[in-house]
Amino acid sequence: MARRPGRPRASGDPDGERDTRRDVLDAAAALFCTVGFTSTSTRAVADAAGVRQASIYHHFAGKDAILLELLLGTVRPSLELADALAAGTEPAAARLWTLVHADVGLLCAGPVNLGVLYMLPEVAGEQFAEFHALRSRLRARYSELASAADDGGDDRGELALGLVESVILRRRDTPDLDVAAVQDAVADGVLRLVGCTPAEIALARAVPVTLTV
Amino acid sequence: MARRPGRPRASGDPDGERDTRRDVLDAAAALFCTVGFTSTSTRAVADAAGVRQASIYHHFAGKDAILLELLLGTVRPSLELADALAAGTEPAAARLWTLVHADVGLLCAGPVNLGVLYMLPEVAGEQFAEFHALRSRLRARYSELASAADDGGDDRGELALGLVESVILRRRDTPDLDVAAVQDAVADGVLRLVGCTPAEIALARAVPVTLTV
DNA sequence: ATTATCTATAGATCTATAGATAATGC
DNA sequence: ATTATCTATAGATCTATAGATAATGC
Repeated sequence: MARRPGRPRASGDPDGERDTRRDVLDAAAALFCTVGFTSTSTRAVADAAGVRQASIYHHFAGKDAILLELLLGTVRPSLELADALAAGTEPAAARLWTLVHADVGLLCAGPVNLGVLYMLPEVAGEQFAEFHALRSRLRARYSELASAADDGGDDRGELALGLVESVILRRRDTPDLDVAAVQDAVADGVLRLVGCTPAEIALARAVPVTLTV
Repeated sequence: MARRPGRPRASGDPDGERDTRRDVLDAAAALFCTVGFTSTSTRAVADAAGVRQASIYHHFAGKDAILLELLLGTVRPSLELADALAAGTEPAAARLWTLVHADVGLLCAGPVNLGVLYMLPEVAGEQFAEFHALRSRLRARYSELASAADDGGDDRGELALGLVESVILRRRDTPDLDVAAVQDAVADGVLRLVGCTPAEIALARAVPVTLTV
């Protein structure tokens, strides 16, 4: 059915149905996260995606463009959720619990531990400014919710986001985490961290938070 | 005074007093942490150290050997402290507070954010097994102290170590942290995280912990 | 004509080794 | 003789571009 225009791939894809752009992104995600960015050659990405090395450049301006797209794809869903929750009317502790639970879920979702992309030293470069801007906004949302939920003076939002992101290294060391258990453990942990009592935590978990997305 | 044997460096070091091995380690530390491991060429390390590229190989078997030495140098002090504290007789909460306070201090110490070395994807390789073994023992110490200090059932040691190490990313994003404030904030935060009440935390901070190293 | 792929390659690396050179020390 | 450095380079990459080729679509 419906082959698309263009020369067919040399290997595989007999029906011309694969989305090359998607194949390249998936292959790059897996390699960048495990091997690293500079250590992964465009040749290695192409081999894993089932295309020739040069074909990558028809879809992406360069290696950097692939990484940027992957980075934006991971931070955007978190930020959208955080924005939606920041506008909510439920108690702050309940909204923070929901955000943490969902973010841990996102970090553990998918076959690839995409969160490790945040930690690549190469990401510090100017090319990835757009990603850093979004992450900054996410950090601000955490601080907002954390200070609304706690009573301590210092900025516990930084601690909260730090605890959430510690899941990234944990998943790397222990690939077969019990995701649901970690979600609960980290969400409860963040509430303890920002100063909630056990009773307040139980209450926060009991409040249904509706997302107006 | 006391020039040592061997051909002198082409550039600088007019008295032959510099420790080339140390210079290479320092230069590599700064570059590996900011630019990354694979992105840093041995040439770049040599330039920063003030020697020729090939001279590195007189002191190190290869690039990997430099990174391994840096990794071991950062995890050893933490582990020694954790071992000493695990053998202590003070209340577990007080010992955990002391460990966290000191580890955050170590992560913030020095001109280079050496903690980011843990996060380099290249470190996953077999070559660095010795480092991973030490880190495993450190993790076990955290779990020990955390479960002795808290009452919760799940392993809060993982959360505790995660919070401590979140300082690494925080230092990267905010280089000019108020170290003493962060040490207190994270140490208190870890105790809240493992389930201590504010009164218990105040008590833990008041107990003098002596290190029998 | 347009699109998507391919083959081939230029030019710029990068790691590690070979072997020369310039010190000290016996 | 030993040590520490140097110069020079082999051999293996790696990124991105140029231009050919094989599809579809008008």
